Amino acid sequence: MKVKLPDGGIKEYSGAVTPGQIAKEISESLYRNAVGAVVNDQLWDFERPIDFDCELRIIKLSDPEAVEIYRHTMSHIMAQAVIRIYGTDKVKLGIGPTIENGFYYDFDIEGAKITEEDLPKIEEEMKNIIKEDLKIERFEMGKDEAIEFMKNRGQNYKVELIEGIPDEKVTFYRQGEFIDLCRGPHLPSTGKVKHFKLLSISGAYWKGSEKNPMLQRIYGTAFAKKEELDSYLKMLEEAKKRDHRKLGPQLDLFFINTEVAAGMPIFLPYGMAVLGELMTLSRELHKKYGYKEVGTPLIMHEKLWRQSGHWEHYKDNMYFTEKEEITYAVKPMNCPGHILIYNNKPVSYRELPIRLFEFGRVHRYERGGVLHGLLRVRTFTQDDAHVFCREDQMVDEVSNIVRFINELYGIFGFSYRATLSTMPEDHMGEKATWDKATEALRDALEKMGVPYEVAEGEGAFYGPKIDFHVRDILGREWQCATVQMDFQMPERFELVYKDSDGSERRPVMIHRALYGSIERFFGILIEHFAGAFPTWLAPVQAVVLPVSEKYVDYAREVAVKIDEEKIRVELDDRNETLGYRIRENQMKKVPYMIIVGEKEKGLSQISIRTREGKDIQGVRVEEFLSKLKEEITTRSIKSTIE
RNA sequence: GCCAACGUAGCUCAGUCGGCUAGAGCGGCUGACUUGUAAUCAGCAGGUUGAGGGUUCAAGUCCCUCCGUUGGCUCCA
Repeated sequence: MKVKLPDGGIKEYSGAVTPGQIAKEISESLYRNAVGAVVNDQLWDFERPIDFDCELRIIKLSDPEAVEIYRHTMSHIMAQAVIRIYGTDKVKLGIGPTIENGFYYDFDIEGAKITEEDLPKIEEEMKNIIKEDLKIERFEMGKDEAIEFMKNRGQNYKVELIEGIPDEKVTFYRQGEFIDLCRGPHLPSTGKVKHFKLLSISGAYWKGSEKNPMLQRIYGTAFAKKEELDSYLKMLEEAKKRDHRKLGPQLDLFFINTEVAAGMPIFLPYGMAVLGELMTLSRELHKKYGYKEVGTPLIMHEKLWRQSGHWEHYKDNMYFTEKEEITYAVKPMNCPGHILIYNNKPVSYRELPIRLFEFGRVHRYERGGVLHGLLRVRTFTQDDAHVFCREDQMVDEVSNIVRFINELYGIFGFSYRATLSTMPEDHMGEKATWDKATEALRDALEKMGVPYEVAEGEGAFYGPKIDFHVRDILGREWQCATVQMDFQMPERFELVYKDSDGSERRPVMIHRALYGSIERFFGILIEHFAGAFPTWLAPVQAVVLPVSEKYVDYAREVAVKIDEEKIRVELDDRNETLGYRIRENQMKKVPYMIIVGEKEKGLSQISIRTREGKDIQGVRVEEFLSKLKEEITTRSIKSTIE
């Protein structure tokens, strides 16, 4: 039996061997730092025997693959602690997987409910288990035996899980008195990773279905090094500080009146200034990329929505209004409106592609529990467009959109991740059509050199799509842009164009939004920039501060000059000390403070204090203005005045 | 909708075991000060303690219902 190592070396064994033994042969320190192995691309337990030819790589605690292993083990340690505290006959276990930044475990605890206050207690017990450094052992059991085993222990959820496993045998892991059904792999012992924190508690339906009982879920996270845990916790704290729901009202951008308009943010003048800039940018680029802006009604006759299929598929999320016994729907999407425009006149193949764009205000009913600041709302404005084109134009059109996205996101300094979602089980239309459209999306991505992942079966039922997830400065991802192919709408509305040979043909329809929702994008920007917007976006771009009352006239003069250049400027001549006003404007994150007093007035100059705290003295107003204008018109992310 | 926590002045928060007229800082208003790079000083106003019901001699505090928020679940054309 041959084992090939990453360095190309080959070790030969006559019988079964574990990664642990191999690691020990290589070096003692590797053995000590190892947590598992990758055997033929599969994660493998450190002490699980191998009895076949394979490629093997030892995973050290610091390797990326280790994360999954030790977090999974940590979830077992947590489950063990919970059982110790609440009693083995009281606790029924659900599932306990790793997730993006940590892990969770679901519990059904008889006669007790866990609250946040119980977390320290559970953490204590987890520390004990870690200290005990219990050996973690893997073993297999026949399915029937396993079911019997779990039945005896009253673990009905586990029984259900085992019944759902197709294999003949299932695997278990044991650490001390704790045994759990698990695919693994796990750490060799509970003492290997020490740095963890339990974060929160929530309810979670068994198997995610509302029909099933609700279990209690504990979320936690774990890291190999203390510094990593600390920096993750710090990131959470930083995210909390940047929370747009806090910064929004604080910076007078928007607020939400939950009594009369839950899920419907109210924008204040400063907030509208930012949204206005986002819209101006969007309009400029839409023009550049060949779109025509249109406007469609907020409410339209119910029959339109019956024809579009929304009535059937989306009614629960729609708002309605009625007058003179006619029911109107408040639009949840803009596509039917754009289709009316397409169908308004006969279309020739020469006119295609037709690209219709709208800042479409849509309303969608969302259940109360899901509303979240600007990110999950009941009304929002999409930078929505529909491209009607011939089949042979699909790749070019999608490429055009990708190019657009690159330019748009580049302005904010966002990188992104793209996912291509393919045909779901429940779909409409021919597989051949799906394949053609999916290929068009794929071709465009490849042509544009955009890396992407494929999400099999995740497409909308009416067509495949590409989603773009932007990554913000804290590394969090937000789904913004989406490009969706649609074969349903053209059918339902009998869209046609006259082809060169005189025949009538059906156009392809592409739905796409780039910001997604401008309000939501705004929310993301607030958090990304922590409220300190680049100058072009800042609600107030400069504020003029006279040192005292005596210089208010000069300050006003300066402010007028700035205002004449269409720069958003304010005069802060409140009867407060200079220090006080500086502090206030600093906290409002105004990019530039213009300070004028005796010195400046005499020389027709200004002093500038930047948001970063830099002090620049003796500048001519014109000089400042030309630099500031440059910074704004180029939409620079960084301050250029220093 | 479901699970859990929370809801006191515009904001951030205190309020003990149920016990006097519910407090503080910031903010606001008024006045003084006339200010040179992150908070000048003084005075004043501001509350149906989310709403409703209950227990009690007595409720911000305990119980119930509702509303809302937060973290999740669910949903998401």
